[in-house]
Parts: sequence; C-alpha cells; structure tokens
Amino acid sequence: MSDADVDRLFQAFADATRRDIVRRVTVAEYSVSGLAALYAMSFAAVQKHVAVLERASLVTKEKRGREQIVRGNHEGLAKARRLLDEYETIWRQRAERIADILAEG
Amino acid sequence: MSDADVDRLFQAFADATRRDIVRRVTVAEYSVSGLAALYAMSFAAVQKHVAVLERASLVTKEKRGREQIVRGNHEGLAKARRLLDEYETIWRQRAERIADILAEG
DNA sequence: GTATCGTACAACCAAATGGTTGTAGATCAG
DNA sequence: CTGATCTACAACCATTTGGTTGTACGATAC
Repeated sequence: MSDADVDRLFQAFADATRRDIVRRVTVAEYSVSGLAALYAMSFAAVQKHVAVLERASLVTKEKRGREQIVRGNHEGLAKARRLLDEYETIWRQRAERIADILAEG
Repeated sequence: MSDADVDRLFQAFADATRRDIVRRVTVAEYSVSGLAALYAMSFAAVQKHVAVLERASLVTKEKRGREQIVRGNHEGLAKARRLLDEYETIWRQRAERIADILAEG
C-alpha cells in the first residue's frame, strides 16, 4: 500500500457519518438512497461519503436494477487494523527493549 | 470517546509525515526541532503536525530546558486499534450469522 | 409513452488542512 | 550582557473537505 492509499484509508475513517455507514453496510445491504434516508443531510452528501469509502476500499458498490447496493469490504478494514497492529508491535518491542535495559542496570 | 475525539484520532493518522513521526517517537525521544530536521519542510510545519498528534493524544510533549521532548502515547494508539477491532468483530459476527443461515438452509 | 425513482455529477460555498514566512519569548553558551 | 537556539504563534495562501442545489440520465412503474 502506498502512502496515498493509507492516507485515503484513515481519512475515510475520520468522519462519524462515514464510520456509521461502514458499520451499517457491514451488517446489512443498503442502497445509496437507503443510506441517505438515515442521515440529516442531502442525498448528494451521502453519495459523496460513499464515494470516499469506495475510493478507500472500505465498501463496494454493485448495480442492481436502478439501485446501487453498498456493501462493506473486509479487505480494507483488515488492512487498516493490520497497520495499527504494526504500530502496537513497534511499541511492544520498545517496551521490551526498555525492560532489558532495566534488567541489565 | 466522543465522535470528535475519534475524528481527531483517525485524522491524525491520515498523513504520512504524521505517521512517520508517531513511528519515530515510539522508538526514541525527539525534540521538535530534532523531528523537523528529518523532513523536507519548515520547522513550523512539523511543529503543527506535532500539535495535531498531541490533540489526538497520540504523542505527549514535555519541556526539558529550552527543548520540548516528544514521546509516543500508547493510550491513543491502543484506542485507535481497539476501535478498528470493534469493526472487525462486527464483521465476524455477520460472517457467523451468514454461516448459520446457510446451515439452516 | 410519461412520470417517478435512484444515481451521478457539476457548480458553488464556507471551513479546515497543509504548507509558508515572520515575529517574539525563553533558555542556554560565551 | 549578547548572541544563538528552540519553540510558539499569527498571518497568509492554495487546496481539499463537507455540505448545498440543480441538472441529466438510466431503470421502473403505470
């Protein structure tokens, strides 16, 4: 993943409406207008949020009739979690290193 | 954590320079100017990045003489990872639910 | 065929972001 | 004391973001 990909990923999570959309489409299927009905904003605004999530690989869209079905994409989610796991690993290694130094001293 | 807190947290991660800073200050201590020397941008720009990370609780600053020492803050990092874990849990539950339905059918 | 629904996209706007330079206050070195 | 260093912050700028309204077009219903 490029820096830009990671930027997009975390940027997509940095909005409460988008996090809620991810949550909902993970549990069930929604059309874009089905999602739009849930929030106190215009259809176009929600459509933009979905587009942001799609670019970040956090959801996928599939045309069904005149509707566009939005579904959660596990890949993107897993990647984000794995990235944060890396940071935690770095932290753990540092903690171990400090423990070693204290043991020596 | 409020929505705004979570926004700040993921927003802070949505920039490659800031992710690099988090990585570095997790492994070792840096002054703000020590960090600034690492990147092809002004001191003020780096100082702003550190401020963003501090507001997101991803780093802490401590005054030492005329320097300000930046350190990683494990709390913030752990919170972010825990949040993404929640999403993964939701996903897993969905997967189990689907498996159940398939088992029934 | 016509009206309606669901979607996409352009144009616009205010506010936030990521960068700059410049100024000013502390702290340290000589 | 003087000068250099480290930091903070204001002011400014271009771009992006998150929202709006309006338009257009394909699919569906009647």
